[in-house]
Amino acid sequence: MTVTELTVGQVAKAAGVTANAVRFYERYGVINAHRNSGNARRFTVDAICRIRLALAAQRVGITLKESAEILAGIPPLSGDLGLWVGAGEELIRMGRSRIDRLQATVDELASMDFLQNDPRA
Amino acid sequence: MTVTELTVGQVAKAAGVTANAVRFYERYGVINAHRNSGNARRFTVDAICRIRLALAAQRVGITLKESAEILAGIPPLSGDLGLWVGAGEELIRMGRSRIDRLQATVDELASMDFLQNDPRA
DNA sequence: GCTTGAGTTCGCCCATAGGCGAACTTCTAG
DNA sequence: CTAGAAGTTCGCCTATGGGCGAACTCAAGC
Repeated sequence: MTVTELTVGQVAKAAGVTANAVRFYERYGVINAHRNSGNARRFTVDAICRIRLALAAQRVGITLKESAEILAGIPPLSGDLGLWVGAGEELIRMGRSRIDRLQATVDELASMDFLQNDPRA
Repeated sequence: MTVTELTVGQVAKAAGVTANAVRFYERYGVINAHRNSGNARRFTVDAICRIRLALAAQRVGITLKESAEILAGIPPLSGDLGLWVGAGEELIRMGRSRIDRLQATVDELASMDFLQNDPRA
């Protein structure tokens, strides 16, 4: 089974982003690429996983950098689903703990009395 | 009891941000202020609530703009705790639904076989 | 009257997350 | 061979979320 090499365009389409974004992710270290003889980036399918996870994580306030750090624990070319799922779960835990902090802020707000002592009047 | 008027610096300290940030939030519409005779911003305590909520929401990927839209439903000078808690809960719901999408992405990943087989399928 | 502290506006700077066009190369097909 | 599609780098542009200094005003206290 040959490792299928993917081009920027193919990764972009599969991940639902633009080719520009894919290049940006590579520069940024979210995904890895090697170059072919003509200096064109070649990716493997794991790039798509990384991008998908990073995008979903972005939506819960996790930066690309943070995602990249977590994804760095997964070897390029990895087909080990356990690693991917583990990384995903870590991102989810991060997101949940942030939600918990938001919840705590709301709870704190709910117990504040200074809002009731009427301002005005 | 008079409406306690707060200065930029007081709000900043109470909300745990810089005075610069407070001015930014006002320009941005997250908080409201009126001006005194010397053109200085004067806030009420609700500005502190708005900032606290917006900051916590930011951490779960909710932008200041989104928070501002939700907070816009609360009248300035509001001492109605129900409104604040309701807005907080809406932000939490938003955050949770984003987490759910991240979870769905991970689940999808966990059921993908192309990582194991040859992607060229 | 003068200093001091806190406020004001203005404007430039930073990082994050890209978009977009220019100009050029490389690959593939006819 | 040649055209077109897709790749490359470079660099400027954008929005978001602020930081920071400059220069100025305002109110209070000595």
